[in-house]
Amino acid sequence: MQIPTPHALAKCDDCPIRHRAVCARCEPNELQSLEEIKYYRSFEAGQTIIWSGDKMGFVGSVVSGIATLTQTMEDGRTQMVGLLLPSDFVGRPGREGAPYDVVATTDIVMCCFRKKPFEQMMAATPHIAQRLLQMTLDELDAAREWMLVLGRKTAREKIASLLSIIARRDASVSPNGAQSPMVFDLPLTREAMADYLGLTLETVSRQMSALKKDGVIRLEGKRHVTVPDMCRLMEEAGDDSDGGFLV
Amino acid sequence: MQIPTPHALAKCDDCPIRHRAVCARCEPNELQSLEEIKYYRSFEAGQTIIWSGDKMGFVGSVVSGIATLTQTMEDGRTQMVGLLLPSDFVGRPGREGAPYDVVATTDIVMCCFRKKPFEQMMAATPHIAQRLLQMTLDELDAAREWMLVLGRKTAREKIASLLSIIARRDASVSPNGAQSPMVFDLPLTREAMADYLGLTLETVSRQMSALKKDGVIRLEGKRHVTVPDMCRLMEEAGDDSDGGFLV
DNA sequence: CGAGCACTTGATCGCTTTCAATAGCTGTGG
DNA sequence: CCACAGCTATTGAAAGCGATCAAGTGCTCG
Repeated sequence: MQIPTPHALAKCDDCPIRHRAVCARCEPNELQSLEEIKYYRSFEAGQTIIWSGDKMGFVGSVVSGIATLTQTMEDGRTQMVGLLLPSDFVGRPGREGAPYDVVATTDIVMCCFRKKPFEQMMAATPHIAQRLLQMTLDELDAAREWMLVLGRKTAREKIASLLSIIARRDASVSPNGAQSPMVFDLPLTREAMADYLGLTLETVSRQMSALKKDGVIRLEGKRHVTVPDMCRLMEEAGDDSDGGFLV
Repeated sequence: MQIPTPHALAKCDDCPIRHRAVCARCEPNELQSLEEIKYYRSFEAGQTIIWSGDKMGFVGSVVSGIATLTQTMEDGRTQMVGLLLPSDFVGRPGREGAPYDVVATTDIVMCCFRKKPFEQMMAATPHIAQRLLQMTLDELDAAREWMLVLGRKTAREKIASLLSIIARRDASVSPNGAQSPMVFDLPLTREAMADYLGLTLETVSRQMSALKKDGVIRLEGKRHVTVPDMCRLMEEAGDDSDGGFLV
């Protein structure tokens, strides 16, 4: 169920993730080489992009939309282990099988490369490998932050942590940056939030209601969130209150 | 409190982690360049190697011994986010501050490089960057596996998971590999295990006793563990029972 | 209007935590 | 040699938090 991709995306120069993706450091000539082997794929919300255990023939970047990385136990318990936003990289050069399910949460467009040619490009183009290393180190940091959330925080703190992560990301993307109050749409269902945080969807719902009742957040509909005071939210998350979210 | 380092270690060719560390893919001439800028540091069990937030002037590899990466919240809750074994890399090229505490769990010897020269080496030596990328991707996989443990497994499953991880690692290092029964020493206190798994030390102790009572493990002293049946342990960990631990 | 879905809310259960006491081990000093 | 402190680990009892089971709400879409 591929969605035809707008032709406008075909030019790397106009690409919205040009400066943040794996190609961020490429020189014009390197970019052109990439341009020759790239292709776009689209997936609808809910579609599984890659099945855990399958052989992965391609790697790529999220151009628009959101996807999740999840692990599932035999009895059905599932844990989200990655949240893929525009510019994030999917796939692992130098390894055959996919270790996780990759699922499109919203409609999504990806900029893909067949694995072999990409690996060759990587070997020939240090700028790509350098950028990929940097991105992977950032992901590792994020994963470790997440481990603290999963291992040691209460349900309320977990919710506050997730909200502050999403708010911070929106701030770093949106043109007007980090203002108070902050407003955004949750890209995840209650169930997906639960899988992110190692909770049940009922607990997520309850804690969202509690944060709303206590004035930490405001809700319009189920997904539209307003944070009147970011510092307050950070405190609820159990993070260092000083310094704030501009790190 | 530096421990003087045996001179025997000075030669990369004789180095016990030569083929697994960040230098694994280096050619002889590249290795020689590294040899010129490397130096050894030793730390005693319990010593903090790097404090979270400090500026990090060096990077390096664990040569022998064990260290942990931990994050601590203001109120003292702590979560281990990394377990550093021989050949593992410490430090982050291209970033100033250290995001975690690094603590020596046992006496430890590290092969260090001042950060600047190492970064220059990295830029000039693709083999190092390639290897570091591969190692970082492996760590990321491990962190994500760990996230499933933290988010979705019961206390009993968590303990079983940790034991199977340690057993597997020992098997991959020891000459006779994976035999049943498997025997090893726990490199961690009950408290460190608790910090690893997001539990309290009392729960760790209780579940260790329970696994012992049920015959999944045998204990001599507090730290010496025998696993009569690895498959049984894997089942208790909630992992895929088939395929086993030779992946 | 009714089916289906995402979400909310309530009541109860049970696992893990918390608080507390005890055991076992090691090293120190009388 | 024994007493004692200090540490790690074990075990018990009680409390609390999040899970589970269950009902109900609000919305969209046919």
